[in-house]
Amino acid sequence: MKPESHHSTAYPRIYAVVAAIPRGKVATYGQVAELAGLPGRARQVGYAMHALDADTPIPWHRVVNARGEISPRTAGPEAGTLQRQLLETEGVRFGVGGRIQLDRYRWNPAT
DNA sequence: CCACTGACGAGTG
DNA sequence: GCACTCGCCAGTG
Repeated sequence: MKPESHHSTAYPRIYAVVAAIPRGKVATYGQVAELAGLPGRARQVGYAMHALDADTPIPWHRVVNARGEISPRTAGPEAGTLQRQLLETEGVRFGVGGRIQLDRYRWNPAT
């Protein structure tokens, strides 16, 4: 074993959870964090998403914020527009205000 | 080491 | 429901 591995490698765990979100469903950053064994660290999930390559197989677009919205990027609206497009292609409907009804589309891993 | 930032979120008013 | 504060912590300068 490597005794020096204390500086977290949480990204793989986060990506594993995101990869498990079914098509047409969404999960919140906080939900992903909790499922990855990192309760209260929703922010790190966002950080992990930001670190993904453009051609990643990870379905990053299925992760939205706790209000059911696509989180605004500092970099610009481009990624957000793509995210919404990808979700709509999977059948996820957006209401006025760019809101998704979480009670309807949220992924429930228990089922 | 310190200050600041940021794909977040619960709590408060 | 909105605006704000505070906690969270990796990355950057």
